[in-house]
Amino acid sequence: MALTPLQQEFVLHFGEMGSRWGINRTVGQIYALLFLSPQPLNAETITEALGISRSNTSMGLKELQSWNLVRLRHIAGDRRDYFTTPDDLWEIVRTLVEERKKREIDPTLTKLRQLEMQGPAGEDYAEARISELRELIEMMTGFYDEMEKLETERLVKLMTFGGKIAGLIDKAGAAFPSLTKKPQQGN
Amino acid sequence: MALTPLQQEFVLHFGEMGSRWGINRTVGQIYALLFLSPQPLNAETITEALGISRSNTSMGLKELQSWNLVRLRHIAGDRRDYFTTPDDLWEIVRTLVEERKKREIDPTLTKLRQLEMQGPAGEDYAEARISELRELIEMMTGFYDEMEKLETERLVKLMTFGGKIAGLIDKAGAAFPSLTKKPQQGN
DNA sequence: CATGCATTTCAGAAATTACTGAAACTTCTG
DNA sequence: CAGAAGTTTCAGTAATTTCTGAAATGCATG
Repeated sequence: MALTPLQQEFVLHFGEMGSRWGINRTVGQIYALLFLSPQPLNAETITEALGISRSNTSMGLKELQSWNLVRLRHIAGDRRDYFTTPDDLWEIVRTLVEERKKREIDPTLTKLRQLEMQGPAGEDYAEARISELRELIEMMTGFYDEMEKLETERLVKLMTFGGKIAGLIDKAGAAFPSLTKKPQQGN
Repeated sequence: MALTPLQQEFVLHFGEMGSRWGINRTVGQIYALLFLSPQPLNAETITEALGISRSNTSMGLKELQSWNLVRLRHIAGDRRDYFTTPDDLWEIVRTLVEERKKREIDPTLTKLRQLEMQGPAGEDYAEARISELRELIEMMTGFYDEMEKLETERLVKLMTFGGKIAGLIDKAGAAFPSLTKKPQQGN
């Protein structure tokens, strides 16, 4: 399968961005190719289209599966594995956020809690910083959990409210404890 | 400067997470050290505390400055450069999100627009996918811009609304065009 | 249960990224 | 303006990550 110029450019861009997104070039390219393809593709087709080794394709697909970014499909009378990305972009975004949270945030949250558990170490500033950071992350992940629960319809509404958000918050304005206190710097 | 066990663990964790966060180990460690330190630190102190080379520290600090994650300070009667992280964690989060958007999203948005500009290529599915992706990213970055504008006070309120968000959206319920249409898959 | 097809694993090669020490540069001071 | 103190640059080395080809594995079929 030879790539069209459009596919080519898109695929190369995703390859280059890959490293910034925490995946490698090949994985980015495989994903891009699947994303644009109307039909599921098998490993051999991907290998040929991207000019990489068969084993590299296998590893790339494995990685994409570990990210839940790719779906395995089968085609009647063909025992090869075929792969696609979900049609629904919102589903893709949800997966992406979920997986990044799992990899980039959860381990740190766990570590911060663990450090707090170890009890006072007599380092007031550092301990305050750590627990403040833990609180902030908890607040943000809690908010994310709420957003996550919303059906796409409502999420889109919220996102397109535009400038009305501020007013909305005020109207709903129950009093919440301010969580913005910060430790005083000791210099 | 010898690290306390608490500092040590925190610093090592940030170092390990660094690669997942798109920075390298040293940069993660330097940041962690500054984050916990009540006083600004100079390059020599950092070098010694982390057991790395002076030039590595210099490069790490440069990188942190390019991320706007670190502030340069001066201390009276000392001509060395001292560095801190902002006291306000919300400011840190804002910077982080801003910078990641700049590095991870903006280039792709530009590329998608450019591909659309090149005009119809007769690849209906791929073109629909690309413009759908562009629309989605625009919606999300537009929403981000709104959040960005909110003062911390209101942001905290919004984030702590908890389960009330869905109701809020419905009450504000103006009718918006659904942006969730998706191209039909052609298989 | 041997064969053929598809996929995965893995050890080493290739490529990339991170780190160091030495030299160069900058800025301040006497 | 010479020297000292501080910082940055950079070429080479070290470490890490990615990629490949060959071998191993899995699995359906005659």
